Amino acid sequence: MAVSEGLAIGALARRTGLAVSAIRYYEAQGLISPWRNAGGQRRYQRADIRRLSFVMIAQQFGLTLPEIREVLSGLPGNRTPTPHDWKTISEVLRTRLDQRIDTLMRLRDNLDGCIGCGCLSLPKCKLYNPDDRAKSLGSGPRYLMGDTPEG
Amino acid sequence: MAVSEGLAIGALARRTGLAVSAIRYYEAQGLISPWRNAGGQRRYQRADIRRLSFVMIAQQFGLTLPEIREVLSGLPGNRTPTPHDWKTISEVLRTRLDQRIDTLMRLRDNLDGCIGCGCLSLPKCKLYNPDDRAKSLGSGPRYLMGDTPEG
DNA sequence: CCTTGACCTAAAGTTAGGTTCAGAAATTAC
DNA sequence: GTAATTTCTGAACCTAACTTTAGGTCAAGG
Repeated sequence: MAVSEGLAIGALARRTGLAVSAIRYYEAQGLISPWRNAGGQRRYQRADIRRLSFVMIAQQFGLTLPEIREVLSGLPGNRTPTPHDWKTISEVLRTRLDQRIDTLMRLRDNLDGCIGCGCLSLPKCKLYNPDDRAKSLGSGPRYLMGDTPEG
Repeated sequence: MAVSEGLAIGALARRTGLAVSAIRYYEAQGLISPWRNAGGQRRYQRADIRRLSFVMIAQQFGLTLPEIREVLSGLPGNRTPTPHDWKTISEVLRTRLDQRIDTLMRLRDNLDGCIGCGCLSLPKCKLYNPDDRAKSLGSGPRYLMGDTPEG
């Protein structure tokens, strides 16, 4: 019952609501680094609960695990993160979120324009190749709603 | 050179910017239904250019292919969709988009609250289990930032 | 000591949304 | 009438983010 024996993976799973398998997966992705006890089992700090919670929140904001790892690298490695540390890296999320909201609102404006004119045609309608997740549609130009650029 | 021989899949691909493989995949998912010519090749109507464009726009709005199929089922099956038809189903997208923007803005407000108080702890901080994409985090309650419900 | 439950690793399976490949048949171009 | 393109099908492969499985090991209770 020595102090700071750390949390076992099952305890961490219960505290965060994550699956044990997910926590091991995050370790493989470099998001969390437990130490091992004499028997080879993973042991976690209490601060890791917060770390995983941050991972979950960041995922809701649409960050990928590599991106989250990048953001987390802003935390101090040599000591337990303070509230101020968390505040600092949360601001990265805030920026991301602002951008996403902005993009979606522009998308909405464009859709409104298209509904308004009833044409749904391009290039008048700006719903083509928005810069949001253009990559998610593959690369190269896209000509939407039936009109090629030349008409 | 008879009229209405329809578009070959390659032509449709060039008009939409989609890959031929993607168009065939969408057919397998029930998003588009070409007919076949004497030789067994797919032939498309010009209206299908618009249909696929709608698919691409809807994807940017975060709809899954099954959801898009559902929305497209609102189009008339027996005739070429009119601008009014497109306007009608576009309003479904508008609603979806409004919801997403709303969710993200609430998420931002919550994050602001957490940054403001510097605590990042729950249940004070509302960044837990937001209704946005809860399913994307798996099922069941999640207790974030280090606090179990009972304290 | 012995059992039960938690934990270990590595590999394979899962879902979404596609892409790539192989080999054959249809179309188009010259 | 060839040659070059396109298209066809079905199956395998791809990424992200995990889960599941198989076969064993560790830890805690009685």
